[in-house]
Amino acid sequence: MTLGDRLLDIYDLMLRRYGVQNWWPGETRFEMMVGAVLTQAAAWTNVEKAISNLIAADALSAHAIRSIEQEELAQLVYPSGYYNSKARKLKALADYLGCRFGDDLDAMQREDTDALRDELLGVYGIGEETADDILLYALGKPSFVVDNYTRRIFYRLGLAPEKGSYSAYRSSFMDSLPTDQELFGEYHALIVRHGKEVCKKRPACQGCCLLEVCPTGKALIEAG
DNA sequence: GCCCAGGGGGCTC
DNA sequence: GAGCCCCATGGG
Repeated sequence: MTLGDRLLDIYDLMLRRYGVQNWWPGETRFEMMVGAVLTQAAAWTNVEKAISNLIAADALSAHAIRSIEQEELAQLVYPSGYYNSKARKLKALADYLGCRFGDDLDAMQREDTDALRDELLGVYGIGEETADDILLYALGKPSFVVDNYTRRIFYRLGLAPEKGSYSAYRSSFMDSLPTDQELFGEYHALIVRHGKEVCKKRPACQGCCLLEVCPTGKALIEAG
C-alpha cells in the first residue's frame, strides 16, 4: 500500500465522518485573501468580526486598504488580534496586488502556481501557510496547505516525512496525491475539522484516533 | 486566571 | 536552519 493510498483512505474516513466542508468562507477572492492573513494564529470567529468591520467601513477592497490610514485599518481588524501587525500585512498585500496586477485577480489567477507562490512568499506577512491558503482557496490552484494539525495528526499516524519542515510535509502530500485543487482544499479543511473536533478533546490521541491502529486503542472513527 | 486559536517576522547562534 | 521571542483579542 503506497503512501498515496493511505492518504486517500484517511481522506475517505474523514469525509464520511464529517461530510464536505466547503472551505474557504468568503464572498470574493479578495475577501478570502484578507481572511488568510487575519486568521493567522486567530480563531475564525474573531476574523469574522474583523471582516464585518471592514465591510461596514467599505474597506474590503485592495484600493480601499491602500487608501485608508494604517492606524484606522488596525482599529477595524482589532478583533482578530495582532492588529498592528495585521494592518501592516494587509497594506503589503494590497500594495502587491496593485503594483503587480493592477488589482486584476483574473490576471493573477493566470500566473504559474510555483512562480506565484515564490512571489507571495516575498510579500510582508505572507509565509508558507498563508501563501498556500491564498493559492488554493482564493485562486483555486492545487497547492496543499500544511498546518499544525496536519503535522500532529500525520506524525502520530506514522506518516510524517523524515524532515518535519513545512515543505517536507507539503511535498509529501503533493507527491503522493493526485494534483486536484478540490481534493487538496477539502483535505485540509477536513484535517482542521478533525483536529478541532477530536484531537483537542482527546489530547492523548492527537489525531491518531482516525484509524484502527490508534496507539491509544480507542479509535473513534470506524472504517465505513 | 490559564490556554489556545485555521502564523509570520526578526533576531541569534 | 533551528530555536526563541514578539505580536494581542476573545472564547472555553
